[in-house]
Amino acid sequence: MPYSGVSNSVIQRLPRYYRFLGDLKASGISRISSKALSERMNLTASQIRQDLNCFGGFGQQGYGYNIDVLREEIGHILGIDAPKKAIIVGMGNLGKALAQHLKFENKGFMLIGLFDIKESLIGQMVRNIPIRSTSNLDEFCRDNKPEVAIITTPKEAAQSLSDQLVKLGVKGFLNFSHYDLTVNHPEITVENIHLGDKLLTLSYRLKEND
Amino acid sequence: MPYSGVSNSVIQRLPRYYRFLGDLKASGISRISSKALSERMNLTASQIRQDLNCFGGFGQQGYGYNIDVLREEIGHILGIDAPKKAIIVGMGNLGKALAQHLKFENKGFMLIGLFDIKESLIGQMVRNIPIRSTSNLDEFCRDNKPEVAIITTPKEAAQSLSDQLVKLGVKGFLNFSHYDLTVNHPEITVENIHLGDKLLTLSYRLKEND
DNA sequence: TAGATTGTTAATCGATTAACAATC
DNA sequence: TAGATTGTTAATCGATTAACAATC
Repeated sequence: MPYSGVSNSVIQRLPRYYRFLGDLKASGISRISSKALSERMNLTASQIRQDLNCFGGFGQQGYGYNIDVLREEIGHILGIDAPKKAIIVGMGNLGKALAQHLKFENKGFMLIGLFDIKESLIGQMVRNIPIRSTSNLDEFCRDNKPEVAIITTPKEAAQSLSDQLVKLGVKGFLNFSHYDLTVNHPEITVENIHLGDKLLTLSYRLKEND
Repeated sequence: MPYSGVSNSVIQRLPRYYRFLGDLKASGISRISSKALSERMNLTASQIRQDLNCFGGFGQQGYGYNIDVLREEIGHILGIDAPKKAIIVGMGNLGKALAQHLKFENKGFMLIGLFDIKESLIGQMVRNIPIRSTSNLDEFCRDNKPEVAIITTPKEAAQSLSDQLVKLGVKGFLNFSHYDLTVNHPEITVENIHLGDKLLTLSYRLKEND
């Protein structure tokens, strides 16, 4: 664990830095100051410098930051250069959308398997990967050892599924189901995404800004 | 704006309270103390009481909180009882997944329109709503006045689309595209959802917990 | 060199936690 | 009444911002 003790708030900002630096790189700019970046990102320059200095001094006085270098460094901090094998369980529309549109390769993951329980989906190809039956999950995991599972099943399926996957050695979950994965497996890494919650905050904010 | 000055952190916890209270209600329990709720939710009892008291005293000393009442109150705070008309623009797999699985009615929204630019999708029915051509967006919005748009298009489309929708009176966005909507419209309410960022934080945490 | 901008320490601000009197 | 638990104030903790010496 190389950078222990870095606060949650900082870590959650890292992917955003990485994204903005990617855009800057794409637009052909090669250097930027914390001030200029802060204006683009709607942060304070101070915060950016503080955040980055949790991991090292990537800038140069009087010059700013080299965009390529900084982006690479943040990518490395995030673990993008250490590809992890991932599977998606639940290949309804959400699973398909994720398989097709998330750029796994650019984010430190290799998508190696897709699973669903529904007969009509099994055998379908998505991104050149066949959808397999969840009944083959045990065998597949023993053979291929995925470290990460993305759960897009209904709540009821998610519980037993996550227990099963943890037993099979899965270490991290991206959880779209309503089931609270952390309950039974405190030692496992989980990112929960509750899309419904976002609708509710939007509803609140609309009232607030009326 | 009835509860101005409530902090961001509190607001972002409200949907989660609402969810847990819904589960408790479904399991037939009728009252709960901040202590008991805190254990279920992995928070401190103190924080729960502080959070709720931003909006009013919904509990009773010596008794705790009535689950039905508290849930209703939070629902009201979130604006669930004031339905807002919403459309989805971009009916690829992600748009379809959201249309089919987000419980709009339970979250203060009415889904009234679906749009895509792709000929092959137009006319398809999802949840009894036809997918319309984005070329009909102007007319549809003038006739139906949606207040909220969910954007699931590629980045390139999102920019002009959001300008167009703001002109047509849309007040809030749920934005899944990589385009940063707030840039051009600071007065508009936006919830950004960057699914890719979640993969990156998961990647970081996996390394951290190895 | 002079100007710019970092890295870093100190000051401020806000959010969380603890404590306890009020009261059901 | 006695026990439980809230609402709320005070204390603590952490995160953000400001300031500035170091230095490219």
